[in-house]
Amino acid sequence: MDKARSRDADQLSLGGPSVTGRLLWASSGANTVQLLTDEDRALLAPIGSAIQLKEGAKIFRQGDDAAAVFNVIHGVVKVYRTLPDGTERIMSFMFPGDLLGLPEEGKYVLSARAVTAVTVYRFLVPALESLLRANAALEFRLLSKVCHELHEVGRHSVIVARRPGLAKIALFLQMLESHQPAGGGTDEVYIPMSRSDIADYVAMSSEAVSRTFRALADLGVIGFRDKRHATIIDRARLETIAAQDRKCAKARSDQEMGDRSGLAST
Amino acid sequence: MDKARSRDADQLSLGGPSVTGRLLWASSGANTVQLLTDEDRALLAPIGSAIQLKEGAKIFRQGDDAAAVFNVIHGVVKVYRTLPDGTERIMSFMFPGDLLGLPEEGKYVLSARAVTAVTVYRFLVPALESLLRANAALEFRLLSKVCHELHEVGRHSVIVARRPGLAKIALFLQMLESHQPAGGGTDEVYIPMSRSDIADYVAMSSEAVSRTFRALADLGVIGFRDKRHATIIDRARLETIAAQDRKCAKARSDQEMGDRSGLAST
DNA sequence: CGCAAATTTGAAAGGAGTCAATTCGCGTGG
DNA sequence: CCACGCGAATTGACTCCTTTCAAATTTGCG
Repeated sequence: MDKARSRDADQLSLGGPSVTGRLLWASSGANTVQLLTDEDRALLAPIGSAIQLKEGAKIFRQGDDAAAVFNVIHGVVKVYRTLPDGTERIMSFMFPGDLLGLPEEGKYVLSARAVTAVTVYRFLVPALESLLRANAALEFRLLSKVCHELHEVGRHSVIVARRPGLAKIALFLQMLESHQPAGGGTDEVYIPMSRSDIADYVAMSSEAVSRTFRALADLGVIGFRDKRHATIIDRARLETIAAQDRKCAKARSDQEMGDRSGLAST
Repeated sequence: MDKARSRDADQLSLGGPSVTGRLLWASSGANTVQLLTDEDRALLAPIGSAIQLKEGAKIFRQGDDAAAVFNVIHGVVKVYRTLPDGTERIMSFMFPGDLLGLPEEGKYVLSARAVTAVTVYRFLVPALESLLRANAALEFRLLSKVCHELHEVGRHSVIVARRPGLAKIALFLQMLESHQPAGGGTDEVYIPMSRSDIADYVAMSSEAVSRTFRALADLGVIGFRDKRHATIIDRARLETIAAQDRKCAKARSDQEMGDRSGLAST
């Protein structure tokens, strides 16, 4: 809770739009940085409006006319595609500093819904477009953001492609941790979304998600304070697990087999 | 072969850079359109250089300093990530009109290699950057392209997430067909990449790819003129197969069970 | 013509999905 | 304040599909 509050402070103290990511051509050292300059924010703030949404609120739906683009300031949003099948596949979770609602031919490509209580900035398309056309430098920073998002989606598809459930969940936890805003104090990861949302994100059944969390806990790699708070106990092992795509890690895990016979290798 | 030649004509007749995709906010009707204006091409051509590459040639490698961005004019390129595991996961195939090599903090995020003989335009970063900073309208069209690519990657991750191999391959074929340039004359799809490339793209073993192609052929959905030329025989059925994520299609396929007992539902 | 790589086929085993039952968490109402 | 009840989450048992390993066949090229 304390951590959550300090995160809010980090983001809200900016008092306006916030877009984080990585620059295209300059190296910043940090994991992600604020891409907008103070001037950018001064230009964006007046053409956008801050909106508060309750958990579960729909933001837009795939196929709708795209009237606005959104910028997450606080909370977590899921962006998903509804399959002909009826099920939904979550393409990405959006955290503070992310941009969502980029359309194609004026229509939203995906649906979006608040996973937690959320604050977003909404930018109407016409205003945003004219701002971009007049300001190539700002537009370039947004281009950087979209490229970064493109690469993030690529990382997601690596998660989805992994066969072993352990590796999927391990990667998912690493992804979550990389979005934990508080300054690296703890090894605890807050999990804002439901098990079924996780399942739709990593492409497994929700039962398998449960089992896998349990398996990681039994292995002593992570621990659970409660269902939504996991602690990373053995970071090195988590990385090993995340790295294995097939069954290759046998050689490695054999060393540890002695004390943890149960679920690792069977 | 004739078709391949006419495609070349389509692209090369433009005599310069070509970026195809969908506009962000205007609807064009067509599947994809040329995003660059004649003026754009006139500006881009002098700062880029056309390069011919043989099949299998490396274009860049993940982690390298990103000196240039590339634009595919002719042929097919695979863009892939090498996993710690050593295996490679193909993130996307790039066709004429695509852009590749967008870096993050000055480094390439992925590796790229020519799948067929290829012609690409190479743009050095400094020149491209100054052109963009001076021309917001051109930059906006490139932004549209990157957004379109973002959405394409999303579609790919839907393929990867499908459990049944039949659905993966069906979606893959549809994707391939959507990139066949000749004007919809035939139902034949040219498959430019190897089976193992397909496997790395859809996240299955190459053996499973083989078996699945065979299964589709046995079902009478597709036919093979040779290993690289497939014909779509029953388009409706292909779509049905592509749509099924779990085992739901039972109801549908039961109707057809009579004549095609083998591999559909078992 | 012959070798090497790619592709296909076969048989066996493991993991994840499905279905079904149980427990847990939490808001509601008595 | 406690009991109830609904949904989410977990657990268990079983089946099926994909992977894996191994071998045969084809393809392409020197």
